[in-house]
Amino acid sequence: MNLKITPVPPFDSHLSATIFSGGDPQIRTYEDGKFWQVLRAHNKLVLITITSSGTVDLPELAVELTDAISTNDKKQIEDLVGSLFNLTFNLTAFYDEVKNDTIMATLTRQLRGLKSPTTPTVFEALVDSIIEQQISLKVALSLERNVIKTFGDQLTLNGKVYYAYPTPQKLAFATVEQLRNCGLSLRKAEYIRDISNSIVEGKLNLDKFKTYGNAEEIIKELCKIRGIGVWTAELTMLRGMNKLEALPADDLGLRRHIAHYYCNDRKISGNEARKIAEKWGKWKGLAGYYLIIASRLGVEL
DNA sequence: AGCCAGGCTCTCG
DNA sequence: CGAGAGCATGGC
Repeated sequence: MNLKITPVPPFDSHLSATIFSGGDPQIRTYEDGKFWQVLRAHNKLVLITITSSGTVDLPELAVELTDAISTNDKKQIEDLVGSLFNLTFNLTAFYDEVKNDTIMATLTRQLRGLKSPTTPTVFEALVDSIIEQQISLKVALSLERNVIKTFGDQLTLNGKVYYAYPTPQKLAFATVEQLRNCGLSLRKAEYIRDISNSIVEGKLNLDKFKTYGNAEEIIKELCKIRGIGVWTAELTMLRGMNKLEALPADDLGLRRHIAHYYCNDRKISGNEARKIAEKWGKWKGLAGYYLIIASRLGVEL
């Protein structure tokens, strides 16, 4: 079964998917122009493979589903793919906003059509962000893989096994012991299990946060949850709710990237980072993402 | 070897 | 209150 999706231009599918290259082929990756991942449509698991069949200014995506699904599920898959790559967002508004910052303007010209990804669920962004607290990204990614392969539902196709991201139900019933075996600290194991429990018990509804008006309110509310500080809340918002205004200015990596493009690699404080980010208006988070990708690709001014 | 890495909580004083 | 220890693991 196949779907065609028309993203709002400009959209560079290759640039937008590069963040996923080098990923685990059993979970989610991008290679040779193909992106794939298991998605959950009303509790049915479907492997989707996305390829580009258009251009930056006339973009079109071909989505291949490994399974026939109902029209109802089809709609959900379309929505998920749309949010995965932020397809309905119009980048020109962002480019307009940063045009007075010559450095960011140059980067946006070089990375024109780059859209930031969103996780299929807020829960996924939250759990990943907790795992990534304090430790290096390399370590964090390996721990995330362990969690996904230990607790995620499997989908077997042509003898190959793929993993969906674990549901709150799966993680709520995980023992701290099992989570620690994935390499998590005792604390992080408790945070993740407790949050999953609250969701299963109906005490916590993460989707509700998306409806809040401004970033500050979302951050304030998320910070009430044990294990969530400002950094984790901001990251969750950026990656899981498609709210792109916040910038995790205290983030070490982001500060490095800002320092590289704005301060000749001189180490800068969170406040210095915040000051520079003021020029990015209501899309500070998206601008931060442009810096991350620019660094990865070795883009220079 | 030992310290640091995309933080946060808890415990002291 | 504020400062500081403790945490998991991989890389340098």
